[in-house]
Amino acid sequence: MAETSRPTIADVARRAGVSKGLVSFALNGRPGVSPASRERILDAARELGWSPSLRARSLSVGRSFACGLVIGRSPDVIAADPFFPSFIAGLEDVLSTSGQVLVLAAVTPGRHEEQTYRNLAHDKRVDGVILTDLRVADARVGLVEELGLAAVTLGVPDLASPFSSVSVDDGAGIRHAVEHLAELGHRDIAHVAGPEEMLHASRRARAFVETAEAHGMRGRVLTTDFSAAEGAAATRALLEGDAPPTAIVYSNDHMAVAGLGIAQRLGLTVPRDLSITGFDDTDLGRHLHPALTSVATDARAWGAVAARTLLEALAGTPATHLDLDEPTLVVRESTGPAPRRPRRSRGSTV
Amino acid sequence: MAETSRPTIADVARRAGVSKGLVSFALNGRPGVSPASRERILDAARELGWSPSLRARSLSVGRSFACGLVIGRSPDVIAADPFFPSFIAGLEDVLSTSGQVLVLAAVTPGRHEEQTYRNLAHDKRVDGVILTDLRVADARVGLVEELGLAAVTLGVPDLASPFSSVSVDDGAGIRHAVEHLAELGHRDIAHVAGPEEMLHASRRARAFVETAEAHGMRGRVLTTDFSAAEGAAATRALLEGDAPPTAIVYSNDHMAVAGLGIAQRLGLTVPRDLSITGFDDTDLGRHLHPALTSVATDARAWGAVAARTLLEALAGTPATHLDLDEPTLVVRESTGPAPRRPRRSRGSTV
DNA sequence: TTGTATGCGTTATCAG
DNA sequence: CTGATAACGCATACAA
Repeated sequence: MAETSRPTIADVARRAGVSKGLVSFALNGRPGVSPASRERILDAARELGWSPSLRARSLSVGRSFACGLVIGRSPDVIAADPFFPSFIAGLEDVLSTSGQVLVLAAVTPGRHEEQTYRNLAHDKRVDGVILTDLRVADARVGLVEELGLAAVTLGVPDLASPFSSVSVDDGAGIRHAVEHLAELGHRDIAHVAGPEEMLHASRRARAFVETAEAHGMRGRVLTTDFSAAEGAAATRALLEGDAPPTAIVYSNDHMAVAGLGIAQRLGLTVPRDLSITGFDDTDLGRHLHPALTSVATDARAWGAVAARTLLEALAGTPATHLDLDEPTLVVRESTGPAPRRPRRSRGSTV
Repeated sequence: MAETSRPTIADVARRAGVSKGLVSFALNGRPGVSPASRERILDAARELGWSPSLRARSLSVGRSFACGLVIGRSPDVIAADPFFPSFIAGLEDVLSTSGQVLVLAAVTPGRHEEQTYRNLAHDKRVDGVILTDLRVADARVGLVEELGLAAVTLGVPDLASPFSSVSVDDGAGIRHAVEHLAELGHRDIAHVAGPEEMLHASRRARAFVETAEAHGMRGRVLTTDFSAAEGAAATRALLEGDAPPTAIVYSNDHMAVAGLGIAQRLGLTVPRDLSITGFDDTDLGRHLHPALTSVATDARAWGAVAARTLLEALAGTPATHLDLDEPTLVVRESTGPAPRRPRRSRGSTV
């Protein structure tokens, strides 16, 4: 019963009476092996229960059969974001059925990030990477190219990129939210946005401004770092200012929940006094009181497509671009008709 | 500028005028190399900018320099749980400074899980694994041992284990919560628990029952799957039943938030009519209205210690057990004095 | 103290 | 067309 070491191609070769090289050719189904030899080799391999050593394979073909995901956010922000778990599940759906493995690196943003990519490339720990949270003039695109890694980007970078990309039109999601509010009679709305240097955050903000404008609504934008704390602060600034908006469109659910908390704290009733929409359609949102109206994207599908695209790139397919289904707006209880007359501001204290 | 292939020990050997074997000895600081040769070899390596090929090293020493984390929960439940991002950040804190890498596998619970461990071991993709979410009579302990992987468990398994473990006394966290409620005058409280087969969930439930009993309180326990949906359902059952409790202790923040939603939906004011405590101290909790009283654990520290312990196990240190700091109770606004007289039940509808 | 041979699977090169 | 050989990159047991 002792765990004897695995059979190698040398064992198979000996048993079949041929050389190691020929065994490799036969096992990989390559031409140049006589039918008789091939059968003998395959039989020998089966009898010995041979399977290739991934490490030896990895050494000789120069691939690691692994893909990398470097998440450059603070743990707090990741923890609040339902995107990554679902996205990673989608990646796994594809990678695990392709004999690939996911190498995950969580880094605090900044210098560490570049070093992480360099280390992954230097040690050839991954064959390719998935680039998420694209930033304005994102240095990672050039870096990864220079390092000789394959890659796929989530969304199209704002500078030339040699990599395939997979996009979700989150602008459309915001558009749906704003149009929903327009139909409810809102004329003065605000957007609590993510960091301007994040491409998807600024895309959402732009869609907000454009759609509000198209419907003749006033549309203010406040920028945050995507955290609940800054989402709460932005909400407070909005609601305590003169002429507060009658609806707020948040760039993620996390801030929307914090904003809801602030509104309630200020004595407002949602959606009677203020309408609120989130983004992500967190599981939690539907259990709040009021349940959160939110933009839903299919992060898991996104992950699966991203993984598939990366594997194709590794197989030599030229760079392409894919668009996934548009996000949908899930209307629940946090949005309602615009209040008839503007609330008096500064009407309540904490 | 062409990316010329990296120097190998053969290059170093040639330059130093010695054999490959001796180079390896010198570079690894092993005895049996004359000072003169050693210096010549080190100089040559420095001049050539040599660094070892991880893959070749991996092949020859039979290690992968990677650790694995297999998460066996549905993406929804992971997404809601702030534990993993923080825990993973803690793992990275240690692994990244040790030249190790984290291989992450997200599997839907069930058969897939075992196969994932088998694959990781068969391909020797990881040297060791971190076992989280320990279950009653957890088959993974024996499986991982049989597969010849090193491991560290989060908490002590309920059956013999050859592995080191790192524990946080979450029972103490629940105790703090219950004692807090006792001081506030509550006499009839409930616990919305996680699955009985999960060791930490049942540990929390046991601590709840014991502490309630010790303080002469009535203490009911309802079991869920840790999801917001079941947390909400349990809360509804509690509040709509006869003689509802005056406080509910939840086994995670996610269910606590959902429970808060239900309470508000039923017309209750928290904490006037009902006190609520969570577990995890999610960032979101402090931004709710009312802000959530919750048990805080240091998941990041837990991850760091778990990684360090696993690395020690890989280095041959015999199995040990470590206890981390007790969780603390962060008192916010969702807990208050017990209502004077019991509310009338069935007093409101949705 | 130092050199040599072996192990892994793949593949370029060479021999029949 | 079929098949053998050697090299790859490192560590290490063994020989000298």
